[in-house]
Amino acid sequence: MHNMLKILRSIPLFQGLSESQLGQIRDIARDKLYDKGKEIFAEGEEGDGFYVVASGQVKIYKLSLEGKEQILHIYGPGNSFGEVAVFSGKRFPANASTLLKSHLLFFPRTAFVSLISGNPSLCLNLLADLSMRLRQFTVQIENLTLKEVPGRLASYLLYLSDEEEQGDRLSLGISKGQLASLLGTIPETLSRILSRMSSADLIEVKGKEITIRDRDGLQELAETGKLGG
Amino acid sequence: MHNMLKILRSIPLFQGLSESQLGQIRDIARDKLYDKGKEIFAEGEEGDGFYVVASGQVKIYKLSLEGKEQILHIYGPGNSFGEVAVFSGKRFPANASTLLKSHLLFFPRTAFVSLISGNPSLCLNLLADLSMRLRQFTVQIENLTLKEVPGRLASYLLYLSDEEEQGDRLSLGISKGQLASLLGTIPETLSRILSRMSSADLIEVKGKEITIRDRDGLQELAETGKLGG
DNA sequence: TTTTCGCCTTGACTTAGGTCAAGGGCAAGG
DNA sequence: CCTTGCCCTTGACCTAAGTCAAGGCGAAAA
Repeated sequence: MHNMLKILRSIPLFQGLSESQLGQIRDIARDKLYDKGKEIFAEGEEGDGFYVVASGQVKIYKLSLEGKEQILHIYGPGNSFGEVAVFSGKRFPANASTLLKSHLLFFPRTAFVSLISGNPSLCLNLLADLSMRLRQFTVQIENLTLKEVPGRLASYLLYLSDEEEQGDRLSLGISKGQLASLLGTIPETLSRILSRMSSADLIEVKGKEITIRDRDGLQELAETGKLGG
Repeated sequence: MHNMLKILRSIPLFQGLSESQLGQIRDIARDKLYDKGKEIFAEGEEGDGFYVVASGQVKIYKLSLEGKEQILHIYGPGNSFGEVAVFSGKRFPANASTLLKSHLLFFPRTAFVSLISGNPSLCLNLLADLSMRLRQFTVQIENLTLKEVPGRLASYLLYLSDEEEQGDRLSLGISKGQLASLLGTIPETLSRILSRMSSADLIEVKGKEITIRDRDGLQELAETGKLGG
C-alpha cells in the first residue's frame, strides 16, 4: 500500500505539523478512488466532510437551470475542497466532479473538527487556506465583471505560464470546453478569441500546447481587459 | 465612553467567548472613526490588521483601470473585513471605503494572531466566518455569470426582503448607482430594468422604497435568470 | 485502412447590455 | 423663492458575445 503519511506531508494544509499530529490526521482519513468524469458531490448535499486531492484533477462548479456550467476552481494534487460545508455547518455550495481518474482523501467532519480544537497550527493553516481562496475569488469576480473575455484569457494564460515554469511554452491542462466554462464563456467564443490572439501574434496555439509570443502584449491585455484593434 | 465589551459581545465573530477572552480582545482593539465616503484601505496595501464594523456601512470593491467599480460586499454593524490579508499573509485584495459615517474597530495583526493560538473557539468562529464568505462568493459568481441582470436584481430584492423582515416592503439601503455596481452593471441598465419590472407588475418602486407585488414571479425570475417577454 | 465519435472551429445572425448624450426631479443652500 | 448640484431616467446607438447550424479534424475503434 502507498504511504499515506508521505502524501499528507506533501499537502500544504498540513505543512508544519508534527509527526504525531500527522498520525492523528492519517487515522481519520479515508481513501476514495474515482474514475474520470464521476460526481463527488452535488450542490445542496449534506457536507459530512472534506476532501484532499492525492492525485488526479477535480472541478468545482455551478450549474444554471438551463444546464450552463460555471467552473469555480480546478484542483490538482495537494489541494483541498469541501471545507466550506464543514465549517459553515451548511450544505455544499457547489458541485464537484473529477476531470481525471483521481485518488482523494476524505476527512469526516466531526473527527476533523475535534482535531482542530487542540491544534492551533492546523487551525492557522486552515485560515490561511480559506483566505487564499477568498482572495482567488476576488480576482475571479474582477476578471468576470471588469474584463472582457480576451482579458480573462490573457490573465489565465499568464497565470498558467507562471505555474508551469516552462518559459513561454505552456499546456492547458484541461479541454478548451472546460476552459471556456472556467472563463465564464462558451467554446465558440473561446475559439474565436484564440484565433484573434494568434492573428495578433500574441500567442501560438497547437491543440492544448500554447506558446507565448508577446508577453508584454498579453500582460497589457490582461490589465486593460480589452483587445484593442 | 461607549462600552466596548457590549459592542464586542454583539459581534457574531466573538460569539460564545468567555468574558476573559472578550477582555483580551478588547485590550487589543483600537477605535477608528470615519466620515462618509472615506477610504479605509486600498487594494495592494500591506494588511496589518482587520476591521469590525461597530456602526455605519462599508463597501469592499475592485476597480478596473478605466475606473469601473465592482462591489464585492457591503458590510454593516457586526460584520468584519480584512481578515484575508491577515491570515494569508498577503496584501489587501480589494479596496474598502465607508458608505456612511462609521465607527470601526481595528485589530492589529500580530496581537490578534497570537490570541487565536490559545483560543480554539475563536478559531472555529473565524473558520465559520470565512466559510460563509466563500459561500457568498460562489453565489455571487453564479449570479454574475449564469444569470442576466434582471435575475440578479430579483435575487437581490428577495434577499433584502428576507433580511429586513418587513413583509413585502423593503428599502434599498444604498443608492441605485451603488446597487448597479454590486450587481455588476451600470446605473442606466439598472434603471431600465427596474422600470421593466414595474411594468410587469413584479414590483413597485418609489425612490429607494420598493414593494414586492408578485413574489412568485420574482422568485422564478431569480431562478431562471431571464425576464421572459 | 476506414469509420466513428468527441471536440473544436467557422460562419451568419441575434441580442443583452454598455456607451453617449440629453434632460428631469428633488434636496440643500443661498 | 430660485439656484445649484447630484442622482436618476430616457432615448438612440453600438458592440461583445451568445445562439444556431454546418462542417473539420484527430484519436481511438473496427
